[in-house]
Amino acid sequence: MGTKQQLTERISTLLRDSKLSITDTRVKILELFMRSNGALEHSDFEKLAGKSFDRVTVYRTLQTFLEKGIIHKIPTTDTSVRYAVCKSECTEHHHHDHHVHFKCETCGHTTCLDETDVPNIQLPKGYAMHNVEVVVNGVCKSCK
Amino acid sequence: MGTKQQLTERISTLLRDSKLSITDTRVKILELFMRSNGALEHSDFEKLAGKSFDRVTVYRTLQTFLEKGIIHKIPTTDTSVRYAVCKSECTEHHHHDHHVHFKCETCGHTTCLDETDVPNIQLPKGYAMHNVEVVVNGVCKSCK
DNA sequence: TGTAATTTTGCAACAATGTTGCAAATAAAA
DNA sequence: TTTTATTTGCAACATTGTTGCAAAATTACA
Ligand SMILES: [Mn+2]
Ligand SMILES: [Mn+2]
Ligand SMILES: [Zn+2]
Ligand SMILES: [Zn+2]
Repeated sequence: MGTKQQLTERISTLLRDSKLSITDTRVKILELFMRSNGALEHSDFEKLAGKSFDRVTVYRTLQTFLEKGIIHKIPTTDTSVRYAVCKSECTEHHHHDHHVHFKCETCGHTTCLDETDVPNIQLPKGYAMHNVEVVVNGVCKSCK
Repeated sequence: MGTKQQLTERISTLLRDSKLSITDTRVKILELFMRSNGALEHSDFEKLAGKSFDRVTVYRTLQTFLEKGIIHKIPTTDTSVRYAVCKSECTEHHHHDHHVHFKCETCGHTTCLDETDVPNIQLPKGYAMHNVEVVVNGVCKSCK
C-alpha cells in the first residue's frame, strides 16, 4: 500500500516526468485518483475534496492530465465523463490502455480490469480500426 | 428504400405496437432516425428539424422511446448521449442489441454494425456480467 | 537565496445541456 | 361529438462545461 509520504513522492515524480509543475491542485487530484481504485467523474472531486479548489481548475487539470497521458476517459451512456489513471506507459500522443472496463449497476462504481484484455474484433470490409473500447455492465465483487 | 408513405405507415405501426400515441413529434423524430442510418444525439434534432419542436419535448420523446425499447444508447467519451433505433426485437424491459458500434474519427458519425457481434469476454472471478458494450473508433468506409 | 520569467489558479461571465411543474393543446376512448 | 387521458410548450431552474483576464504560485536562473 505505502505511506502517505510515499504516495506524495510517487505523484511528484509522475508530474515531473510529464513536465508539469507540481501544484497543490494537481497533487490532490492525483491522490484522489490513486486512492479511489477506479474511475472518477468531475462531480466526485467536489464531493471528495469539498471546495478546496475551483471547478474551472478541476476541468483544466483533467484536460492537462488527459493530454499528458496520465489519465484516460471511459465511455458512458450518460452525460458524465469518467476518468481513470493510466497504468501502462501512456504518453502524450498515445494511450496504451487496452483493458476492459466494468461498470457495477448496483454501486455505480467503474473499475479498470487491467488484467482483462479487449478481444479481437472482425470489422466489415472498408472500416479501419484505431482502437476498441469495451465496457461491461453487471454486478461487481463487493456488491454480490 | 420505400416511399415516404410506406415510411409513415411503418412508423405508425411501430408506435401503435409500443402502445404510444401517434403524435407529430414522435413521427418526425422516428423519421429522422430511420433516414439517418446511424446514431443521433440531442443537438442533431434541432439542426435537422429546425425549431419545429421544443427541446423539452425532444428529451421526453427520447426517454419514452428508450423505455419502450424503440431506441438504444451508445456509450461515448464526450458529454453527448447518442441514440440509434433498435433493429432486433427489443422490448420495454429488455434490449437485445448485441452488436458493435463504430465511431468514425473523420466524419464523426456513429454507425451500428448490426452484423458484427460483440465477442465473448472472460471476466475475473466474482464479477457478474449483464451486458457488454463495444465501441470501435477508426475511419469509416466513406471517409477513406 | 532572491528576483524575473513562466505557468497556474480563481473569479466572473457566459454557453450548453438537462429537469420539473403546470396549463393549454392534442389524441384516444367512449 | 363529447369525455378522458396523454402529450406538448413554456417558464423557471439546475447542472455541466468554456473563456478571458488579473492575481497567485511555481519554476528558472543569476
Ligand atoms: Mn481504464
Ligand atoms: Mn446500435
Ligand atoms: Zn458494485
Ligand atoms: Zn466517416
